[in-house]
Amino acid sequence: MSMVDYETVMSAAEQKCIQGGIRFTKRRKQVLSVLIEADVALSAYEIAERCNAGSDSNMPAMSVYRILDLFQEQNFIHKLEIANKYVCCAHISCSHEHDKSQFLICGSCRHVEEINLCEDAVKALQTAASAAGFSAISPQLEIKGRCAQCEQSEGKAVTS
Amino acid sequence: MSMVDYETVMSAAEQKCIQGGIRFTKRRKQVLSVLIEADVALSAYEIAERCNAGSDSNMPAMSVYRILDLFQEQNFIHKLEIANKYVCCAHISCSHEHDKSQFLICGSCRHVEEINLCEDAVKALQTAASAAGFSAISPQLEIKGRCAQCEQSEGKAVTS
DNA sequence: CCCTAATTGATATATTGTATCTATCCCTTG
DNA sequence: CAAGGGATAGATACAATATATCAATTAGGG
Repeated sequence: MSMVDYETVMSAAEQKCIQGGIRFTKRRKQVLSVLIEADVALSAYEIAERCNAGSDSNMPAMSVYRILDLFQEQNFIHKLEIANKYVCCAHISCSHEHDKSQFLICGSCRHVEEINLCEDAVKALQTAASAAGFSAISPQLEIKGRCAQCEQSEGKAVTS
Repeated sequence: MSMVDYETVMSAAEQKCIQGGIRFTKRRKQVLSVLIEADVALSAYEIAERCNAGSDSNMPAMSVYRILDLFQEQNFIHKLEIANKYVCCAHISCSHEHDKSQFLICGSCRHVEEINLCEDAVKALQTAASAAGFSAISPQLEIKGRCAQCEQSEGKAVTS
């Protein structure tokens, strides 16, 4: 995301790869660069396109998927499953455990906003979840709504 | 869902179609039947398969998609976007505005549980959302976690 | 330097979903 | 009751997202 320093994030990612015993290869750098510089969530194929834009690089979409999987394991990125798109984690360069991440996703235009829920709300979610036998609820929450712009331009209700 | 009475739901759906000026055709009845009788969330193609199981019916997947769209507009069903699957709304036959629906989805096995969040938690979500310019937040919330069974069998952390 | 494991390349295919055009059904109106 | 017309369904093509698999290559550690 554009509000974080590119170099800081890249070198933090590199350090975490080294600590985790994996390589921070050229391909992986390309993918992470694209996600850091993007100001919107991107699909895997969009990431591949951006990797290849105006260069001799030929990043196959299949490699992007592999790298995205790895980055999710490393908590470098989040997958927004409602939108089938990926965003850079805002806390790659934090050493502490990172905050809960909540994403608002517009059901009409797929615009994404990251918000911070109060602890109480998150706890209420987790309590309800564990009552239903679910544990290890993901700190990431995706909430489908309708952004101000779409709400204004259409006035239709969210259907699902 | 199997906890509701089949006939009650079907006739309620029929009434709502009539009131809404749309037809409750054979195809639509087939799709709704399958969803009422299913005890799990189904993909569009799984619905088509079940419509066609052991019969002369030939439900094309494309028709299923059309009917699912219609049913979502009518609030007969919910789409679980995290799982790309569909479930029957538990409140088709209610005349009152139906409750908020929250679905827990296991990130490993895709098992789905429906829960009820307390009002306060839902309000907190909506407050945070409107602060970010989002209105008309969907009453449906999808929460990815890890069901007890998967948690026990693997012990791995949820990654995203 | 070579062996091995990690990484990437390449290809095929599965899954989910949309677009479009035609045909059919069934309600309304005359 | 017959015709007109909108709603519904059929049929086909294709786009978008994702997984599987096996071979080739690269890069570190002994």
